[in-house]
Amino acid sequence: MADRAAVPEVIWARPERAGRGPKPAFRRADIAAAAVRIADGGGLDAVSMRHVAAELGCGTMSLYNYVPRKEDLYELMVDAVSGEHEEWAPSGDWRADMIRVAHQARTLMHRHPWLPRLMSPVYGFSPNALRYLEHCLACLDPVEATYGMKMQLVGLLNGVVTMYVTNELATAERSRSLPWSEDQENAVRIAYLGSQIAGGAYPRMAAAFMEDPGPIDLDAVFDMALAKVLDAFDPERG
Amino acid sequence: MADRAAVPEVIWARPERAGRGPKPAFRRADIAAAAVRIADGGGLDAVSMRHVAAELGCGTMSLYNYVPRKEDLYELMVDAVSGEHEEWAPSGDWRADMIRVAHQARTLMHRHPWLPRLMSPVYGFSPNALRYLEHCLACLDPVEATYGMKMQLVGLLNGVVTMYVTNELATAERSRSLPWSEDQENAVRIAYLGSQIAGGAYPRMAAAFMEDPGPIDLDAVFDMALAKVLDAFDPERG
DNA sequence: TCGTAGTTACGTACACCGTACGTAGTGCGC
DNA sequence: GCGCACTACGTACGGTGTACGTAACTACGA
Repeated sequence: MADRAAVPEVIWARPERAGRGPKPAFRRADIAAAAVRIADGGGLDAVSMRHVAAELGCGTMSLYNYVPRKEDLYELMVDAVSGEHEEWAPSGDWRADMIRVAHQARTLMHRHPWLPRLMSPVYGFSPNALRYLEHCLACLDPVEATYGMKMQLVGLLNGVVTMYVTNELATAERSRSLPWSEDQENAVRIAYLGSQIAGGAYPRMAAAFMEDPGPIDLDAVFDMALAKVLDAFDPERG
Repeated sequence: MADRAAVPEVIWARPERAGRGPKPAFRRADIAAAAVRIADGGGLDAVSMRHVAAELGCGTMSLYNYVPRKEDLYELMVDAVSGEHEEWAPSGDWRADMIRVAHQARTLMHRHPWLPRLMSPVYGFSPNALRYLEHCLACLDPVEATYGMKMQLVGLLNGVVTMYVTNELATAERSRSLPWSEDQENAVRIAYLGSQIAGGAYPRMAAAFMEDPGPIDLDAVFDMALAKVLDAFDPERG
């Protein structure tokens, strides 16, 4: 029987093919792809071991030959979509390169709306995560700073992107598990907010909603925040 | 029988005490406190309807008289701990005030490590969230900017705090659901990282880990990121 | 070459989850 | 004081992750 002891391991250190026994029916990439397909279509909550196994056409428990815990399935998923990051030869303009990186990350998260929820530094060791990080560092070669500082910049940038997309998707993803529509929910919340503001207890919020800047351009908001963060790290500024 | 139809509603708009019938055994605050107690002690995954009901000493299904869905229980929890935010008269130095706000938020999230996972703009309508936001805006009164811009600053700041604490807590919270210790897991991951770096495929990451800046001071890292974000929004800079 | 150990495959079973629904009892509004 | 909205809560259903046992299969050591 296989060793089922609770021994710490990273899934990437485990060989895809063991020496003995019949040859595995799937590769890790197949499993990750199936899980990603399900998550893209039905949301992260639709990703269950039974569901993924069914998508692959095998028994539920067979999955556990490839993935010791469901957590590891998540790790496979994050790595799989991290592989969609396009890389390029650094242009020499680190600011432009970082903006491109950030835009790409945002696009990726919009394509896979479950990604922000799974973003975690503990997944930063996967093969594609390492490639991505190395690429970011390469883009930052022109910057005069320690690698520690560069890592912080990359981390902060990724975090800001994750956060913005999380907020952009919040109501949409929430409505997936709700028995009524996103618009209905929003209307009710706005109505409640209005009633609270009308009480006069929140004068500045009232003023804020009086401003009425028209429809919000999420792309512009994102670009502005991005620019500000890059400004803050620009060594050529005060 | 009560109306069980799937009608959109905000829990805050529902009156605590209905006109008819026996008087409720609990207040919303009791329920929120019980859930927070459980989450603080056993992690967010320990918060189940059965568990919370047991903590309160009532039947599981009785909870649904107060909280239509589990999601709403989460909303109660976030509001409850948001009430722990201390408020003060703005000092006139908006930068100092925002730093204090950020530090307080970080402390709060360390006290309730499940908070970052529940942070969502859709919970921004709760009573205590509104009070918090109004207080932030009050601290920003000295700043010459539109309320829209101020809201963005507050949002970005909260997001950055959330993100940093999420990362700070990531391995600790993860180890809660793992059958081995955090240190063991870290050791295995670092070992794997070392083996990958030794391959020579990631020269910059190798260099980064050669730098060896000694033990990382998380507080200092946080403060630096915070300062940079505030710099980015400072109208007195370039 | 052959036995055997290690592997794959997977059905069954268990504990737990959110919650739909039915029923009984309570007390306010008419 | 009647009726009804509300509280309370037991039961039950369909889902979850996964421990464990068993059967089939293959590469290696003898």
